[in-house]
Amino acid sequence: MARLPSKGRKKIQLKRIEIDKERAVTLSKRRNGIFKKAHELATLCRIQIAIILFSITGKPLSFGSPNVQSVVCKFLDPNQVDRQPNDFINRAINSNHEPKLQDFNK
Amino acid sequence: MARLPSKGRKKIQLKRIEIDKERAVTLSKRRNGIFKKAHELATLCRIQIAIILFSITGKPLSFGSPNVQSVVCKFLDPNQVDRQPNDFINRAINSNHEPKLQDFNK
DNA sequence: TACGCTATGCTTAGAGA
DNA sequence: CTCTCTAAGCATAGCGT
Repeated sequence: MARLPSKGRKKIQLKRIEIDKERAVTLSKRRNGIFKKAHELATLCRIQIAIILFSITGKPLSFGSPNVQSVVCKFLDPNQVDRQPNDFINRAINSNHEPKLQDFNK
Repeated sequence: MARLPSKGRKKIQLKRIEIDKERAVTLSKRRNGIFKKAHELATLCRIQIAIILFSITGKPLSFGSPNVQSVVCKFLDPNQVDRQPNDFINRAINSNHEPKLQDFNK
């Protein structure tokens, strides 16, 4: 117990956290935060959303509303038309329905 | 100008926003917020992350670090092994590497 | 790894342009 | 749709457990 006055949030730099444990804790906390935000957004606006990420150890983690598969599949094949798998994959790779991706990725 | 004192944030209910315009504005604001959070997380923890969502009008919007395709492809095929396309698709559909999805989706 | 705590930084509802 | 502005709700760094 006996809490020191130096608690509370501090500003952090937007760059890779070098301390392994600290980075893992931040990932865990923020991952939950983003998933929560996504759930809120899906609820408030009734939209479909999916988030896929890989943890520091390479473990895949995801969130989807209503579920990851339906959103990803719809994204890969917006017309929901059955087609040849090779074409399916290629269209996914070459899809250009990402109007703002470039901006966000700088 | 001449601003009234009644500004500032109010608490909102976690349910679908019924007013069309308000829902669209909230989606726009929060979408930007989530994409920013994802970018921060990718930077702070140096992980791969992708977000896919469909706007109210059904328009696909996405964010990815380093890009959506690589994350989705890695998610669909974690072993990065070339295989028959049909098997590729089926494995994606039936993938079960979503340990916490159920919890978040309630 | 997760959880509890709390001061603070961050996000955003609401209103206007 | 985007942007600004403010106040206040919310997320979270840093710490301990």
